[in-house]
Amino acid sequence: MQKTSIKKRVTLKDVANAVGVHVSTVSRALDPRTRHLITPEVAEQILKASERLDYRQNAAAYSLKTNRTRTIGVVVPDITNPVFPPIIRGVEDALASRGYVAILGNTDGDMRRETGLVETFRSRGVDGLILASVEREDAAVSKLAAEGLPVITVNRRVDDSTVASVVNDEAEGIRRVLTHLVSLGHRRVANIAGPQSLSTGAARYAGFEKYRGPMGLADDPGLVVFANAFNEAEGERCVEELLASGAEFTAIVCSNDRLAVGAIAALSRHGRRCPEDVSVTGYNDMPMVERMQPPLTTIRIQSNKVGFEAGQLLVKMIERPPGEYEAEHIVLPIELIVRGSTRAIHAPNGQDGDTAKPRVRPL
Amino acid sequence: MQKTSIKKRVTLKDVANAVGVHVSTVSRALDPRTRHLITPEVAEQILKASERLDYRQNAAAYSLKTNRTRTIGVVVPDITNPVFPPIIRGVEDALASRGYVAILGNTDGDMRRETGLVETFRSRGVDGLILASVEREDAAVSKLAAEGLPVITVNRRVDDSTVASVVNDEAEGIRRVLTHLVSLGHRRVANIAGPQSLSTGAARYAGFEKYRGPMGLADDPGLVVFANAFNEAEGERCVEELLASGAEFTAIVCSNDRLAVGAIAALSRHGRRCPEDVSVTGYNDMPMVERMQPPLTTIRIQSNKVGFEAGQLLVKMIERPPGEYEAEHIVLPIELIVRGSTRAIHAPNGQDGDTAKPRVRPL
DNA sequence: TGGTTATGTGCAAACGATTGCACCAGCCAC
DNA sequence: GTGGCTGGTGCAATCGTTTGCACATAACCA
Repeated sequence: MQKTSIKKRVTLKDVANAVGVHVSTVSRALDPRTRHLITPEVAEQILKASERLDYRQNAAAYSLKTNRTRTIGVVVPDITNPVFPPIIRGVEDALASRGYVAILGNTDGDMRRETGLVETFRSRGVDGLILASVEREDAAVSKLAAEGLPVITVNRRVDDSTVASVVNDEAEGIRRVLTHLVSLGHRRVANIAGPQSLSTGAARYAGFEKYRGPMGLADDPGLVVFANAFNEAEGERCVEELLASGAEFTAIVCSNDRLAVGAIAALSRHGRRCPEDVSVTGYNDMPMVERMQPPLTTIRIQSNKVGFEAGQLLVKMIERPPGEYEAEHIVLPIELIVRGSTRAIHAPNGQDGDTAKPRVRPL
Repeated sequence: MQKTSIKKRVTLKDVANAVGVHVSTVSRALDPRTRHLITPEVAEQILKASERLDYRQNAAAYSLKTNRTRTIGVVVPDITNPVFPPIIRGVEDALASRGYVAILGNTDGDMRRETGLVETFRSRGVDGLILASVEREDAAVSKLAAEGLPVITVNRRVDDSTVASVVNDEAEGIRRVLTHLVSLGHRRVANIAGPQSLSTGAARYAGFEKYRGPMGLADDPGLVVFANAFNEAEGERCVEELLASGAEFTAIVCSNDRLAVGAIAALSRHGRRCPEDVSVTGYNDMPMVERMQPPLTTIRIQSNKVGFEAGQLLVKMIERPPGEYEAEHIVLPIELIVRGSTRAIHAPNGQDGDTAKPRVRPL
């Protein structure tokens, strides 16, 4: 009825028959951790035979018996957002080398979808979870971790420190940006802060508030405006708001690149050119921002490495006995990338030029 | 030893005990396709109880028994390439609504890694495969399909038409681009063609060759140069080659956006401005190209839909009896997006201006 | 009323692996 | 020479489902 080539899959039993031993012996010979129980010659025969017959373990049977799937769930807000693919790629690279695979889900920032996805993943018996979608307050996540399921948040973290995380050094990123702007002579620096329900938004804003005083920047509250989401439209809206308020500024620190992109667009619509009139900085160094006009000065995060570390750490958590309850928190260093969207302030009222060697790069 | 809250997972047996029936009855009541075998009242009790106890099917046991995993493998060259995330997203949206999930793998264009990934996926018993990484010649893929494993190629296709595919209307895309350029007065149009080992590269190049004569374009072979990969560096290299050859052209049709980005950079390095001196077109309309300077005129493909259709079609193939061997091929329409990188030719030798209403948009 | 036919449920055998335990050699030591 | 080890292998239970089959009970019709 079908093509004759319906090759049934080779099982342990087939290998056992071929060699003339019991399946349990084959099972032990094939697992490096139990191979020492078997006479070396027999083990070798088994290896050879399983190779020859092209045996591959039935993942379902393995899972059913051991309750482990070598599968982990990865939840992101939206894979279409350029920030996430490199992270996911890092995760997968880390997992692949250990024999794990990832299944992926998108939440679109909807917390109900997040819980739904986590449900689905648990039903499929994932060995662990990597969450890039969490908000700071997320009781559900804490509960998962408390129940003993290995969980890591990546890029973001929850306020509960019992949940392991791999993130970037946000405060340091903002510090570098501010140092850079100060060195260019800027003193009135505005901030388009990200959503404060997300740890990235909150940490970057906290960094801004922490450092701007000590660095000699104006700490006018009117210089800060909060975006409701990390996207271009909110960047534009925030600039409108800033301009409407009449605040004076020569630079804007944006909580991420997409806000910066929107900000520059809105500025130019209002006749304020970047970087001539206003310097703008981003955060993340996502793809293509170096090709924009002007190329964006930003903070480069090690997206790939963030994912890779998370993958590695998760596997470590999965494979060690569940005794050790200390949640690890990894913070990766960032890098300031200076491009065309920041420039030395043109002496405004004659009050400076002193501070900085203006590192302006030609177009 | 552990927290007391190690809640064992609820099984069919638990539900059966709670209701006072046999597990097989529960199994049947829970599956909509067999529910009619059960007395409605009993079925309802079972539904209620399974709800109350929060029963979730053990995916491993289900797979072991039925040999179906409700998992499909998705293979892409590199998720970090902005072309692929929307496609993947589309696939996942289609799958999620049917209870399937995707596991993902990256090949980095390496065919050996592709076969390795396919091996891994098969060992995990995927119900089907979606391949975005195929080259035109790929015997392995044909063999998979022939063996009865549902396989679809997406965005690209293999030359063997027995393998189902979902792609874009490449020839039409190129035709639109050429029509647009002709309407702007261009007659000497160069082509940076993509890798001819990929169906996209080949189909777009074929479109160029097919239409340029009939449209009255110069069909000088020196106007075509082949990129070895779809990336910015190759775009730059190809422009160098074009310039070095002394070819004359007023526009360049690039086989994809990344080639176009590289091309524009290389042109500007040689003092040729886009669009003033040379018009440039891309293909794909990937994220951010509208924010570039100049914003890129390009062909918009329905990435998300391509993925969605592929996901739907694959599930259809999986769930229908394996009798029907007709491989479907879906071709989706594209759209021309006119932006700033194309402009009417400035009357070169006084020989025209006749043809076109030059639809130049202000910066 | 008796024999057939539906109809609903239970039984038990798979699916393919892992793993505690039992067994049986052979070896050493007393 | 006997008792105790030890190292290698087989036995069989088990994980949680699905599903062909057997078996009741009820329903039907002549």
